[in-house]
Order: sequence, then structure tokens, then C-alpha cells
Amino acid sequence: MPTVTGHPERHAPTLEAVAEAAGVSRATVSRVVNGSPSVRGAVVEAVQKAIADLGYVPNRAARSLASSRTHSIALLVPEDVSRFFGDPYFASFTGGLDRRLADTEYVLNLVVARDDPGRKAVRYVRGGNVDGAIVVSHHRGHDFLRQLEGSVPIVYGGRPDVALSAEPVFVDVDNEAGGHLATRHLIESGRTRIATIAGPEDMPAALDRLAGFRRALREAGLPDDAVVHANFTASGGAEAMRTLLSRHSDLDAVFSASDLMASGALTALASRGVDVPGDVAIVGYDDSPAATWGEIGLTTVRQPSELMGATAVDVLLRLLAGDADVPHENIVQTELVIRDSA
Amino acid sequence: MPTVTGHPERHAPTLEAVAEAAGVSRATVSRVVNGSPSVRGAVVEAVQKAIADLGYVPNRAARSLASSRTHSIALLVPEDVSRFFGDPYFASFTGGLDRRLADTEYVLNLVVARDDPGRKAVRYVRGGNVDGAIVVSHHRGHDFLRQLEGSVPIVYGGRPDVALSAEPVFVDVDNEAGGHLATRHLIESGRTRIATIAGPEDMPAALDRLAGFRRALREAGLPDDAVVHANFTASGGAEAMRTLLSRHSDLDAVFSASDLMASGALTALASRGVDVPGDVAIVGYDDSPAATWGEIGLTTVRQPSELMGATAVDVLLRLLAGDADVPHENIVQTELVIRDSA
DNA sequence: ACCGTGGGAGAGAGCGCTCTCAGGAGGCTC
DNA sequence: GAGCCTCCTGAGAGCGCTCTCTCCCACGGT
Repeated sequence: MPTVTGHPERHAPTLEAVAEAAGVSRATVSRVVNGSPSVRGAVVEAVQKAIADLGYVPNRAARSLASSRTHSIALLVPEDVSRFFGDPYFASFTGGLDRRLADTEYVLNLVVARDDPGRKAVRYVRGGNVDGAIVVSHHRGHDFLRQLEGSVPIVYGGRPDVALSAEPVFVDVDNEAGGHLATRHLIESGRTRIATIAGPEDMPAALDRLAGFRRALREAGLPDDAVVHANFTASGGAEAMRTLLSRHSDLDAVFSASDLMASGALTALASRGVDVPGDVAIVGYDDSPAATWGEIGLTTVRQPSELMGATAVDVLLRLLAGDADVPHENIVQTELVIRDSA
Repeated sequence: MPTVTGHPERHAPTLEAVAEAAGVSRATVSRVVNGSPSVRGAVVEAVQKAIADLGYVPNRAARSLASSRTHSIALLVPEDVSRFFGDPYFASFTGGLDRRLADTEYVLNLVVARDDPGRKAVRYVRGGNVDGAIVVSHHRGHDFLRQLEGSVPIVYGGRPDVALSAEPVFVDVDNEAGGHLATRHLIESGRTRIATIAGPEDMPAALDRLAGFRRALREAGLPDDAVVHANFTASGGAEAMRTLLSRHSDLDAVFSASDLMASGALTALASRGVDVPGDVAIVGYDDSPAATWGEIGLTTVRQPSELMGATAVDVLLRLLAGDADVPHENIVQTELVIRDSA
């Protein structure tokens, strides 16, 4: 069997080499590489030609050692990776994040803080290994996040429900409004006994959607007591649906706080022979791929999750650039996508 | 609004500082940090105490500049991020990968090569920014992967179907055996008109499963012509199922090359009033969460995707350590998980 | 007593870049 | 035409670590 040891680029050209080829000094090449405006056009061209000829690629390590900027940002996931990425919302958030980052020279480091309660991840972030961090899928009680404060700029995906000493910067969707929007739609289509499959009780986003649900019902003078919590999975949604059916035989509509749970609920309803939307109308949340999996298109609240990812990056880049007046709250709005289920 | 500029750790302690505190030289501290055996026990302890007292964390950039090892490895995804992570198989693969990596000092860089045909990603990997790479979700025709050869050690998740000049190292599941296993199960339970919802025609894994399917049918003397390709999504599966139903009214079993597609197929069958497994039996592939979403538990072929991720890391670490006899083919076996659908 | 021998520690030269500072060449002003 | 700017460019000192080379010292053999 042949040996398979790989070797890094042999003798990758350095700044020095480019400088020599272009007949200028190292400093000038550095200026060109970093887009300094104070280099004569002719020189810029000469340097760029040399760079192209030699196939020069800046050495990240050297650069970051000299500048104490790493040009990498952490995607901090305080959760099991497979669960995180298995959620279409986060998958799409990460997609937006990556796409926005692709134009920059920043690189994404996946930092997972699942079983150690943040120690390793915190040390990594605080250890100056990244310029900034985007924290997603944080739950209430993730207090280790406090240890990140004051180290590097941090942007949260979703408002953090952790006692932080400074006002956190976050991007979030207006979950309360989203829950209200969905529920309002059910009310307006004449439903009167409306239940909800809410998300986990330790997640602010879930609670906000629930609050919106309740507000809409209160405003309409309808009862808001049919609530079951589930864990944002399809099987959880199916089970919650069964619970709701057994508890409230009169229910005619359900607002599910995620499409995945709604798809589970649809399955549960189908197997009970309940017609959707005839007997029971259902509105989901996310506009994820799950919304169109079934035969019945799911009416749902679209969260611009990709946009959120991109926004998180934008905000972080502004912080990194030293922009002083970056808004702390970056709220994106939801919209209703009407399909068949309600 | 307060200014939110973050600052990296002020005056993080350096090797120098630790050396001074411990009363030894920089070199000795370096030895201790890197676990060199040639330092006296007493000295090791003194240094470790100093490290703990000062809260010293090695500077990655400096270390990698000096050693030309970056201690980071790339997770190269030549695909849209959201699609990639939306697939439970990959989500779980990444989970295994991360979990295995957590014990090491390596860090994962997410490198996506979606729209640019590999240029930026290739330059990143070749540019000496990572010590090695794990390439996943590659399709046939991703020839830019050839440009990675000879740069750093690479491990593929799934056998690459690209003309490489050297024998690639990969971990893979025995897809042919998996397809055979599933189909065999259907045959043994007395089904005679068995169709398959196959995966994309440009993915080796999908083709191997199809080959296993065909072999099982051939061995049993049954027809193997009921084949529809779909794209590994639930909606694709639903559509494929409808196509199959219209083409082969006599079919009594389906092997779906992924659970996600199978769940779509189940939905399609349910809406047509076809009883599962009474009228049509169905076997999925992956044993992903999707297998237990519905009311009907999906009989499926379990791929140890997490194990595969972990194995990919193991193999890569061995390559990085210069291990000469690393096997090129690392095949893990599938097993049948029997639930309700077949 | 002499010379090896070898383990353990220090010295010091980089790794490839950034960034401050200094200085040269022109172009202005009066 | 002297003096002063302004605009560009070069020189050179690090950034924090690794790693080779050298040195020191204790020990053993003869």
C-alpha cells in the first residue's frame, strides 16, 4: 500500500518573493495585498502581476500573528451538532451566514460546546483564536455565555435569555408578531377553538410565539388554554397533536411553532382520519422544506432564516470594523405563506 | 447607544511570561506544553503551575507560523450548505466528526465550495491554511477535487467518483450490501413486485444501493425494472412514489434509498389510501429521525453515520501523524432496523 | 584521574507578515 | 529659489512560538 502522507504546498511564495519579482519592498506588496489606497497605480499593477505570476497566497498564520487579527469567526453551537443541523431553520441560517461570508476573507470555525459546559469553547474564543463569534441555538440557562463577554464581539442568533452584564447584539425574528400573525389568520378564517403546539419552554423564541398566539386569542375573546409543548421535532409534534386531540375534542385549528412539528401533527391527524383543513386547520412556522413535503401544502409563517444568517454576519463585520453605532436589536419580520392547510 | 467594540484578551500571557514565572527558559515551557518526554518531573510541575496561575493559552497563529502546522482541518462541502446540513445523514456525520475532534486540539473549518467551482476553496486548502481536509457530499463531476491532490491529506466521506491520479482515502458504508439487505428483506417477506426510489444518478452511493437492489432481485428471479430516481428529499420521494404508482399498478413493495424520500413516499401512499405495509411494504435507508416521524415506524437500513464521521477523523489524524499504512478503503457495515413499514 | 556518554536545559535563529517611522521626490507658496 | 507640505515607498522591529544546536553536568568505565 502506498504511503499517503500529504505535503503542504512546497515553498509557497512569500511576500518577499513577490516584492523581489515586482521590484518593490515587502511593505509595498503588503499594502497592495491589503488594498491600501496610498500606492501608485502603476506599482499596484506591477505587484498584482507578480502576485498572479507566482500564485501568491498570503499566509494566514503570519498575518494574524503580526496583526493580531485572525480573520476567522466562530460559529458557536451550544448543542448537539446533529440536532442543530438537522433543524432546517438552522441549516438555512448557516447557509445565509456562509453565503455572506464567502465574499469576505473570513473563515468560519465550527465550535461546538455540547458536553463540556462551555469550558473548551470559551477558552477557544477567549484565547484570541477568532475575531468574533456568532452564537446560535442558545437556551435559557446557558450561563457560560457570560464568560464570553468582553473577549470578542459577539452576535447572537435569537435574543439570548441569559443574564449578561452588557446589552447583547442579536438578530432575531419578531416571534411574537409571527405567532400573532399565524393565529390571527386562523381566527379570521372562522376558527374558534384554536390550540398550539408550542416549542420548548426554555427557548425564548418559542415563548414569544406562544405569547403572540395568546395575544391574538385574547384580542378575539377566544380561550387560549389549549397549549402543549414539544421539542421542535416531527415526532414531538405528532405526540403533541395526539395529546391535544385527546384533551380538546372540539378543536378546529392548531398553530404549530415549527413546520417540523406541524408535519408530525399532520401525520397524526391523517392517521386519525381528521381532515385538514376541513376539520382542523393548521398553521406552521418556518416555511422550511417540511412545509411542502406532504400532499397538503402547509400554511406557515416564513422566517427569513437565510437573511438572518446574512444579517448576523453583516452586523458582526460592522462590529469588527469598529463601527460604534451598530444597533443591538436587529429584528426581521415574518410573513404568512398561505398554502392548503389553513 | 453604547459602543460595542469588543477587545481581544488584553495582554494574554505568552510563553515568555510563563517561562519567567516558572524560572525556566521559553524552550522548556514549549516542551512541557507539547508534552515532550525529556523534561524532569519537577520542572514539568513547576511549569504547569505557572501555566495554570497565569491562565496561559498558546497562541495558535504563532504556533502555526513556527511549526507550519495549523491544527485545523477543513470540512469541505461542495454543495449548498442548507441542503447539506438539512440532510440528517450529513448532520449526523458531522456530529460524529465533531465529537471525535473534540478530544484533540484540532479545529474544524467549514469550507463551502458551492458557486465558485472550487477555486476559492481549493486555494484555501492548498494555501496551507489547514493540515488536512474531509470532503463530503461530492458528486460525480466534481473534478476540481483533483486540484487538491498533493496538497494536504484528504479523507473522503463516501467513495469519490472523480478521476484522481492517486488512490483516494475514504470511509464509506457498503451501499451495495445495504441495498441488497433491504431488498432481500422485502423478498423474504413474500413481496414479488418490488420498486425502488433511487437517489440521484450522479451520486455513487445512490448507484451502489441501486446495484444492490438489482442484484437481490436478480438472485430471486424477480423483475428489477421499477426504478425512479429522486433527489434525496421528501418531496422528491413523494413525487417519485406517485410516478411509480401510476407506472406499476401491481407493485407491492418499495425500497427507498433514503428515509427522507421514504417519508415523502409514505405521505403519497397515505393520501392515495394505500395501506402500508398491507398493500405496499416500504424500506428506507439511513435510520434517520425521519424514520420515526410518522405514525408508521419505517423499516430501514441503518447507516452508522456518526461512526463514519468519527472514522473519517481517525483516519485523517493517522495520516497527519505520518502513519504510512492507513487503509484506503474504510468500509462500515449497515444493518436492518425493522419497524412497521415492512 | 581521564575521557566518554547521554540526558536535560538554554540560546537564538527564524516562520511570513504588519505597521510605525523615517526619508526622498516633487509641487506649492511667498 | 528657499522652505514647507504632501504623497509614496523603504527599512526594520517585532508578533509568539518551534526547533536545532550547543552546552552543562552527572555518571560510568578504565
